[in-house]
Amino acid sequence: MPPSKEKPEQGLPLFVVEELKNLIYTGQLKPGERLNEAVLALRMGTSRGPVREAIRMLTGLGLVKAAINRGVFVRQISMREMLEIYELRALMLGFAAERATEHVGEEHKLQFEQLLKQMDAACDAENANLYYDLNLQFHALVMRLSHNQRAHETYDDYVKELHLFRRRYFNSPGNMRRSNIEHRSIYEAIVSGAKAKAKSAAERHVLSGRQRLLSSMDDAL
Amino acid sequence: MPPSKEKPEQGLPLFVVEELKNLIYTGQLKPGERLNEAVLALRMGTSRGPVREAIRMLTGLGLVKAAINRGVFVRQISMREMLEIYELRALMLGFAAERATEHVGEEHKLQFEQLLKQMDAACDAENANLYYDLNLQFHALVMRLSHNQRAHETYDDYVKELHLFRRRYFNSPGNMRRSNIEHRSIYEAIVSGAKAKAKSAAERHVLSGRQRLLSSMDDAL
DNA sequence: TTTTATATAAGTGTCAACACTTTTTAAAAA
DNA sequence: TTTTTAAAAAGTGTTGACACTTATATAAAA
Repeated sequence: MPPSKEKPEQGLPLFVVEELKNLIYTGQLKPGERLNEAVLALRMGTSRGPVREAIRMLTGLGLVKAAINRGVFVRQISMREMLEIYELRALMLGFAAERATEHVGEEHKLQFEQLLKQMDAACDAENANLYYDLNLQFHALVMRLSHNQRAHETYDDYVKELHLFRRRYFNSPGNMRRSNIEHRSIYEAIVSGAKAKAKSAAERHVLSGRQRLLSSMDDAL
Repeated sequence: MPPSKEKPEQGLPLFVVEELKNLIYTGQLKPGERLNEAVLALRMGTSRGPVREAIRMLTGLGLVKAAINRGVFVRQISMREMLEIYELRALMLGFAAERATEHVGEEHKLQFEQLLKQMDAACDAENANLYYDLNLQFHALVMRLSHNQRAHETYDDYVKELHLFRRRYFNSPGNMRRSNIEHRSIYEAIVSGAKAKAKSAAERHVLSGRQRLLSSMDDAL
């Protein structure tokens, strides 16, 4: 990416924050790596001040960790943290799925069915990137139907954090198929108004995802 | 508070962050109020730089909101947000109570019983401050027994945020008594290993607290 | 050759000055 | 008196300079 880009209407530090988030989430800045203020300032076309402020925002967001006089580093997520976050993510999606039974309407059913169909197609095409994207949309729809905006935001944060743990989330075609079967059971529970079933199906789905991740990590050893 | 205080080994901005948190949580900086950089810098005995960085951290933490060229303001929590946070707080405590059944030991039982007894005493003495404090300890113990550190931290954040909504959390003696009865039923469910009961009791407890808050707000009208 | 001490470089921490924007105040016009 | 306009004040945004700390490279001693 060239050093210049469209400059901000919402303030320089905010602009830098977005740039840094990109660098981190795209893996150009890897976990454990140091953020060099001078280099970043040059790259963003500003002085160190705004960069420092942006970095402070990121520490508040928990994306980086600071060590006095030694710089700030992209956060490294431990296995333990990863497991904990998955537990809470399961809790959140379960909560949302249960609530969704109360707020789902005809228009949403259509969206659900369309997403499920598209994900099936992505499985057939073995298009992992497309599946990943549709998968996010499916989860977002469930979270939106919780009618709890904060829960939605928290869920998104969890997903991003986990993304940090394993940047390249590689899904085998088999995993995608299994995943989408779970999606369908969540959807069916929601539209049929089966609260407890929707909740447990959603929780299990996230925990299954965790298991799939762990297995693929074992394979890599 | 005098302008000088013990200075930090962990960095000036971090020190300022703690000071600002105090000012906000003690209500010396009220929701909606602007944070004046120059004034704060003078008060903290530094220049504006570190103050700005501290403020950026707080925006990352969601404690303040920034408006370009107009300053940053202590976050105001809407009724809707408050209700949403209570829902999630209930979810968290329910989760923790369920997990606590698996991790509670003899030493914890002792702590629980002591806390319950002290809270009863606080009720008799009609000491709301003491009760508030013990109440926090009780909840912290439950959260600790979840063996999910992240959940614990999140729960604490929720409590602080809600604190922001209503600084002076005024509890009538009757409320305190009812609250502690609920505590006891949570405790008993946990030690008896009744997962579902522990979970629902904990959830109901938080939601009852919310109801008590709402009622006391109606009274104030 | 390895270890230790020293000098150098690189990087973070802090500050004061200045540019720019918004708000407030005061004056002029309606 | 009310509204509009202009000047002043207050406050945020940004920068470059300098102090201080940590890491790196170099040279001396073992």
